[in-house]
Amino acid sequence: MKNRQIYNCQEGCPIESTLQIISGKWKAVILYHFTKNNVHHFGELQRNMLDCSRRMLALQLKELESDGIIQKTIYPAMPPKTEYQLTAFGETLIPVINAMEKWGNYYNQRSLDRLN
Amino acid sequence: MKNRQIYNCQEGCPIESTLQIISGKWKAVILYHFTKNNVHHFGELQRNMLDCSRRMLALQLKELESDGIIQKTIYPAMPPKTEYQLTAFGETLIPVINAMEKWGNYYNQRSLDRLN
DNA sequence: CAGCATCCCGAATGATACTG
DNA sequence: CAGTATCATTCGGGATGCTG
Repeated sequence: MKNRQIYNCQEGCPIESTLQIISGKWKAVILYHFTKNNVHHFGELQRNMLDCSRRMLALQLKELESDGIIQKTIYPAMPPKTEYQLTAFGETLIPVINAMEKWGNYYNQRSLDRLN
Repeated sequence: MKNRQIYNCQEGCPIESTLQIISGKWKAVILYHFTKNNVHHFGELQRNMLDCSRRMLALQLKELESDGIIQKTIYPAMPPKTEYQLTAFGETLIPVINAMEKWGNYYNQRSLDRLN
């Protein structure tokens, strides 16, 4: 038996794999919205993420789509309408987002407490 | 400690808060090592993260330290020796890292399966 | 409305050398 | 060994305008 490391961050590091998918300035935030509602429209996401430019939102959605995390449905009409939703694969990410949400809430509360 | 990237979603968005602490190219990977072992040395972390430059490792450790996630102990000797470990606060992040690890392993396995 | 193309800047990171 | 200093470079992402 080889003396091999149980965990390594050289190749196949699970953290790096996860980061590969959900890093990017807005992806985790986008996915957070999907844990709250199954379906979203472009404009709606935009209104919920005012600091994310239209360009960035489009880019990040596109990458999430090409990674198989979300899928979009285009309704050919004028004006155009697009619906985004998590794929089954994308849903497997929910626990990660939930953990981030939970810790963020804890962190925010802790910060408030420290002001008093 | 200047020029840190700020992630803004909505006010008090928990995801934003979490990203503020663990985003950065290597922080989550560093924390991952801390979930496996309580104490780490600089050189040891470096050997486990060959793609992270010494400079980046030092930078990210410093930020994690100033955010209260890890603490370091310096043993004044020659050659110098420094130990890093999670603070109690830092330990609250473990579930987040664990969720990322779990998903990353799932993702890696899934990728392997798809090759066959 | 949703999204792409172009131009551009500055933060993030790398490379290299130096030090207690 | 465990960093820091300095310079160079990449690239994420902002601003704006155009289009189906």
